[in-house]
Amino acid sequence: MSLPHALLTALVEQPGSGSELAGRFDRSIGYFWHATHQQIYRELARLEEAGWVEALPAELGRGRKKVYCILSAGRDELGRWLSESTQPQPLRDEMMVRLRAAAAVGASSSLADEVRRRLPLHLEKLETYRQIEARDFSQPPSTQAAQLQRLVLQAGIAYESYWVDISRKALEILEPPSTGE
Amino acid sequence: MSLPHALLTALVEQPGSGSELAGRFDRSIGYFWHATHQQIYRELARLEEAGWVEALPAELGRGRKKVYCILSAGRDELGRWLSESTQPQPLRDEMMVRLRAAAAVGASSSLADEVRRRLPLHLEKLETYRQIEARDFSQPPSTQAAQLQRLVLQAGIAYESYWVDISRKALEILEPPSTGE
DNA sequence: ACAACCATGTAAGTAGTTACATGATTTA
DNA sequence: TAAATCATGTAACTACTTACATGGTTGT
Repeated sequence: MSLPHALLTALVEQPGSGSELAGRFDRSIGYFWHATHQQIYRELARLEEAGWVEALPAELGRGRKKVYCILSAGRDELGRWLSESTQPQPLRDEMMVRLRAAAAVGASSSLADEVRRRLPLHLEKLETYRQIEARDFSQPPSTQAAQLQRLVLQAGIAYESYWVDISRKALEILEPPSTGE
Repeated sequence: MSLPHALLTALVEQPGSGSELAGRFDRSIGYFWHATHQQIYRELARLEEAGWVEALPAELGRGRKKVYCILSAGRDELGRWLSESTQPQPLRDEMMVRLRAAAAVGASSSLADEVRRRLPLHLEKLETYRQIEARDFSQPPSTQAAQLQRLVLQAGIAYESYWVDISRKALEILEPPSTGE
């Protein structure tokens, strides 16, 4: 479970409120670890209780922004977590199960429709990542931090390219030689 | 959530008991949708209650094998599910969060250790998939079902290759120019 | 002042994990 | 006949999702 540490990382980069963090999760960190705003608020409360972050005492009351800052204990925790050992997460993807199911019971034309519908979504995300890379890394990065950030972005690019490739191959199988339906 | 349909797919291919299915999940379907035996037993009970599978009335009593067979309602359900529309699952990987965290707080040498430790695991799995492909698809598959099975296997190969590549690039950043720790 | 929206949060339910329990079968 | 193992299951917990609620702010 990486949500607390994803939030700590985001707060190291920049303090922020729950809604600001939710926005960042839709744009950058969330490309690699998605979270809803409910998860984020709950987790921020836990992080505060653990003494890893603190809420700046801005305006009070419900419905007012609460900006969180990372504390040194939070940085320490992030460092500790970085040194933990974990297993590679096994691939878990519904589309793979669907393709195997189609192999078992026969492909329906609607599965081809579904793959065709999803292909442009992957192409769009790929384009987004490529634009970010062109914008932020037009020069080869020199610091280790920038190199790591670029690596993560390149991993996103490779991941979407992977899906574009699989989708196209799936369509070749599901579509053209009038074998569908 | 794909577990019930992963199980239905497995039972279309071949009837089996909970423990046999758990074994298959460790070998084939589970490469793409992992499940523990507890999940499998619970889900099989649900599938039976839904009328999608039935337990063959073999030996009774606790501790005896209970072989499940798919029913026609189960096949229908699988077909219905194949035509459902779903969103692409966003990438969610802990290592990506770690790499970003390392960019934010500075890389520790133990993160390089961790990447180095995981690289051979990906290489092994890659080798396993390639052996399965060489064994099962020495001839180009002719049926659509076999083509789909091969596609899924190739997706597994591409996925592990992706991780091998990321791991090596991460090590180049984390390791050599004496920037670690 | 009323509507629309924003930020925070609660509640309930589902999926998945980890630890443990029980009966049957096999093996020493 | 005792120990080890196998097959099935229960219990408790954590993570995540979906739907909804509440108070504050902003625009008309």
